[in-house]
Amino acid sequence: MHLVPADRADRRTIDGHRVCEAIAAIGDTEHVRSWAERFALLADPGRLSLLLALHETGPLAVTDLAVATGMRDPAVSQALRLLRAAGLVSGERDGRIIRYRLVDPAVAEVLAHGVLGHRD
Amino acid sequence: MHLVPADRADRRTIDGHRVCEAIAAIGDTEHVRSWAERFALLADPGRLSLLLALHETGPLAVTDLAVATGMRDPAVSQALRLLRAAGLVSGERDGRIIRYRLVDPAVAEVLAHGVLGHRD
DNA sequence: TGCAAGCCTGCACAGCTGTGCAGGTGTCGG
DNA sequence: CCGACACCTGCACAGCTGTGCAGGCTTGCA
Repeated sequence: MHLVPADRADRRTIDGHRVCEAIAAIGDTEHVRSWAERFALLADPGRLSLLLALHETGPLAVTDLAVATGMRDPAVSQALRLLRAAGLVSGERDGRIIRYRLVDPAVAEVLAHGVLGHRD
Repeated sequence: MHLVPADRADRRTIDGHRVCEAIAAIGDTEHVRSWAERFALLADPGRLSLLLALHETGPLAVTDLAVATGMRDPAVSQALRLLRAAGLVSGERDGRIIRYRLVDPAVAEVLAHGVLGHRD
């Protein structure tokens, strides 16, 4: 296994074998970057609360989300815009109400196995 | 179920029942905040690469991590300091080498079920 | 048609965060 | 004892991010 890119091939290593294993574990750079962006969206208490509520409760309107999380409705709206742009949530119009739901299965799994799975 | 805190009890709601469900789903504010901080640490491509390498490969030295991730060693050092302060990784001295490993089981599970579980 | 409710946008501000560089500390081998 | 190596720290900079406020738009109901 010679997975070390040419631009760092001249650097010293302590255990070259494990370095190659680590490079294989990290995998594609794009994949890592895409997950880092996902985690960045989960890194805000407000957005995380919104996602938890949507994941467990199902379709919810902006106003109800604002009351449930204690945020103001412009903040909820702004947060949902980011989450929708990233494809994590999706909104469905019902009259003058828009109900949002969580549509990203990978994030749902992270919420289930991570946040909800480790609360004592 | 009357889970709506007093300071927002006078706000309009569309479906009061679901609001209470959502509040129950969100759970303790401290818990959410602690997970948001965890996700913030995963939200940087460099730190995420380090954690993936440590999770799959096991104990690794700073220099090897720098080569594997393409980062410079001060950046790796700085990242590991944050991760260590948060209790995600732990370092063990072996002469002039310090090998780090992932010690937070919740984060390990997120990496396994999230990042590593969803790469095509 | 008029009014209120639900949702969205723009703007300006403070605060944090990642990054690079230069240089310092401790440890091992000759 | 000295140099090389592994690792760490401080500082200063640019860039992003969350927040609040004021106000606008669309929809539904009386």
